[in-house]
Amino acid sequence: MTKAMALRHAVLAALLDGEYSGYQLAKIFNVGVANFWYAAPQQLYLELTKLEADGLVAGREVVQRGRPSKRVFTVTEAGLDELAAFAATPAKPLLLRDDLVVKVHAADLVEPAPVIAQLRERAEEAAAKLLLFEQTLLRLRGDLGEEEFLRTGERIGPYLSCLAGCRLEREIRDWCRQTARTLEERAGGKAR
Amino acid sequence: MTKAMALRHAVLAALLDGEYSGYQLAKIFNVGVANFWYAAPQQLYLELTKLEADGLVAGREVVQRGRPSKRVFTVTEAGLDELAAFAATPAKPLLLRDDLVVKVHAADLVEPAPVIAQLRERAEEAAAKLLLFEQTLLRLRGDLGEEEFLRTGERIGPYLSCLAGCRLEREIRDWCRQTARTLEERAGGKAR
DNA sequence: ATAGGCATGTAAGCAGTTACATGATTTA
DNA sequence: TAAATCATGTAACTGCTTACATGCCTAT
Repeated sequence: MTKAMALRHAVLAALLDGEYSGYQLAKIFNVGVANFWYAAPQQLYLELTKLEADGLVAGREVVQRGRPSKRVFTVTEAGLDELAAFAATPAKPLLLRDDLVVKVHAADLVEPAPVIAQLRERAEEAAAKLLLFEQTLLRLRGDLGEEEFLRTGERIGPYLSCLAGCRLEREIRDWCRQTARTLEERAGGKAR
Repeated sequence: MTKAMALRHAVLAALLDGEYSGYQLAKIFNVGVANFWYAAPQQLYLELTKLEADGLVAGREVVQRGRPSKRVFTVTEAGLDELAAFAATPAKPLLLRDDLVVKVHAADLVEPAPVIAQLRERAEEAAAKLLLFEQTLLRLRGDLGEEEFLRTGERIGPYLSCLAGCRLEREIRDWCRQTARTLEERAGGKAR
């Protein structure tokens, strides 16, 4: 019945980890949900409204003191069914789009300095994310070692997806650094 | 002046490597242009038309024997300027969206078998891409060793972006395999 | 013959981005 | 008192996807 609705399933999956408001989800999705999805806040509010209308999530008002009230959401039975159906559906190829690599691809024929600066910046961001993800891993597995946790832990889904995020960020960090160095050396050699 | 126009720059960058037709570009972009961008064929034809109208690429009819004629495109001076301006513009964060990781994130709460199958499949695809990319690297650097090529080679942009593709595919392959194994062992332990 | 690769598009629809809009509370 | 964080949306636009459409040539 439901065809693409790309975001839905990502939101449902994120809500498996706990009750979140649109605002909280926005922060999670801005970091990249352990790097498998990105979404702007506006889209999340919209999607949550739709998901609630379809009965896949249930909203609950939380009154806070000192802060505006918020609505937090939980996955319903129907939502779980939707996720199960989605998981059984053939996966489409991962979507990756990166400005920065396009720039590097053209790096020979344009001024390299700004590209190098962007590579450095991206490397720092990746390093920061990696740290964050590694802390998340520690938090998730508690006292257990990784192997043991993966064998015996109760909920390992988030751990596994976070592992993917770690791998990705580590590679981005290293590639950016290596590439920046390479371009810098060539620029230095030519300029002087 | 030109704001996002996401695809444009990716197409321009790809055309730096040589003259290509829409059809040829479609194949390149289906693999992922060394994995930094993906685009459907239809979009490419559209984008090429626009790029030509804007004078950023120049089309040339190529009559072939035994095959339909095709139009191949080259980046113009104006196109290079556009790319240069683009490279100097701050990069937006990379966009990554993957169904499969979403499914893994929810893997505890749904039937794991189809997810495991998809992981295996994806691992094979990644392994195939990795091979392809490694061959591309060899082709690009010719007789030279990597380090020497990166220091002295004439055009290293495509090499650097291909390195990014290699890193990515290698990690995807390994993560998929590891994750499939983990889920399988748990499923096996429970089922029997 | 027919399946598959080469070759190029149009049209409809939806997903996602950008810009606009509001308002309370805490911290600097 | 200004900036940052919390909190939630609407509206317009456009980029991208999906489906539809056509036709030639080669290899099996």
